Amino acid sequence: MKNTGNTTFGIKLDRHPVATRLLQHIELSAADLKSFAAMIDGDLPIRRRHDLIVDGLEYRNLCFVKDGYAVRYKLLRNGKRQIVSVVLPGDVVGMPSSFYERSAYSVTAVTDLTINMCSLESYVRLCYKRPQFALALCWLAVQEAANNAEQVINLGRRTPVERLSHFLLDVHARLRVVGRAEKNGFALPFSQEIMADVLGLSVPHLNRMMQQLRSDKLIADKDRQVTFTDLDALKTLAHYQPQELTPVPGAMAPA
Amino acid sequence: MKNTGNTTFGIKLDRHPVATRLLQHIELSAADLKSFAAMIDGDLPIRRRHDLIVDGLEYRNLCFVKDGYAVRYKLLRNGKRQIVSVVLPGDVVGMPSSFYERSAYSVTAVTDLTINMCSLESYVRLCYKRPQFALALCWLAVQEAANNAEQVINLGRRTPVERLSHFLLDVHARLRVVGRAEKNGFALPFSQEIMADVLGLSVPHLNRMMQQLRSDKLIADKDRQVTFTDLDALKTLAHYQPQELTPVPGAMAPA
DNA sequence: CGATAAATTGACATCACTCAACACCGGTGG
DNA sequence: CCACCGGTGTTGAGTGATGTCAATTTATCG
Repeated sequence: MKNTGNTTFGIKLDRHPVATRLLQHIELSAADLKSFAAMIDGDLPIRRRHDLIVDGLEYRNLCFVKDGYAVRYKLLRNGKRQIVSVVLPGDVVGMPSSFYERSAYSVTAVTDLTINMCSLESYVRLCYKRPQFALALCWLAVQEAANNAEQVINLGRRTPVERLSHFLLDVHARLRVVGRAEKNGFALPFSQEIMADVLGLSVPHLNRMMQQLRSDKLIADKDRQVTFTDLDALKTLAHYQPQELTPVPGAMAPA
Repeated sequence: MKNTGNTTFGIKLDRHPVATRLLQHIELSAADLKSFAAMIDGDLPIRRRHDLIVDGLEYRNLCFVKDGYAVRYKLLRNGKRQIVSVVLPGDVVGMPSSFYERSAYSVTAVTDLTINMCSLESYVRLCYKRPQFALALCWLAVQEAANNAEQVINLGRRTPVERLSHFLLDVHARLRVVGRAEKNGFALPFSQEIMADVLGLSVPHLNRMMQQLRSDKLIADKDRQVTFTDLDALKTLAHYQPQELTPVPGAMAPA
């Protein structure tokens, strides 16, 4: 019975980027994974430019992103858009939204997307049976909070070039974890308009900052394929510090 | 046995602002509260201007803030400071930090502070025994993530006056939950320097924005006692939308 | 009453936005 | 095969908002 997938009647979890991420910091037994796999739905494709979550509506599911890219964003009255964060394979969509009566922002696919979904309620039920999953969700929520915090620092006190550098390094690191980036480069899945809305800049200014990074020989890029040509200098410029999560302490004999 | 405190050998939880917050969205039995109270330490006073957490060091505790105010912040190489978020009574300190090998930022008391502490490890142990607590922590982490997300929107795409209005409304709402603010006003515990560092502004500019709110008759303030004189207009200006958490689904008979 | 922190004011420079126009590319339909 | 088109990237000129860097007043606390 030790074959490829945790199939049962759910889905295969092997090579699923969410499983990759969870297993970085928590131990899940085969039985754990099996209950998890049994609970979540099969592959659900979402088309580019389609919404997963709409600002103001109720949403009560967790979506585990298997492949593709999305953004969480909010449209303001004046027509401006701020992207709160970008969603990569291995991320969970619905994490702040599902915990509130109404979602405070929208989530849209920026490429075609494949997700696996379950209701928040069924996930919570699993948590009562297997507390590991509640802790795993905690760890994910905390990562989300930390990412957002870093973005607050970015927007509040870093200059536009610094912000951009930080963003590129951050996306790169997150893609690496799920095996979607090479050692010193990656395929950037976002347009300049999207990056401008992430970084609180205008499109023309973002464009100039990209040019500056190129002319300073910190990156090379062609057709959205980014290569870091001076990683150390870029990290210094960005004040970039990699964040290492601690493992979730295992269940022990009660003290 | 339905008397005042959950004393045992721990501390009293009645009227503790963290308990107030938790009980807003999760049901905890008397036995639950008792195990919790037994685990956390007694009142620990922290002096104004003293650090709870230092950027770069390991930290592995959760601090439940009973009284007083603090800020999470990061100092950049150029000497600028960005405050990631303000910490109010009922908040938990150590939530991103304790989950990482090294803390990514510092936390400092801005007034004298009273906290109750426990190690992350002992909290996690409690989670395995009583999954409610893992879910409670999830909910807190998600709130943290959502607050930070709102601040990202603030910094990225709102004008300085809008940012300031939003900040004042947000602090007010959070204080109300723990009974530390009146219906349309509150004692602002932060200096203008702190607010400037929260909002990514210079001190002189923040000062001008305060004046603008006053002259537009949206707030009145004297000696850091803020009164909202036109709450609706202020909310409109700030794009403020109150966020209502959903309750944690209770444990049910397994499906 | 003196000392230190906090709030306020003003002059000035500059960064980053606005609002264009334009270039480029791939696809699509005539 | 070519014309058109939407999406994307790039460039330029002009300007206003916001930071910098003081100086000064006002509060706060021994």
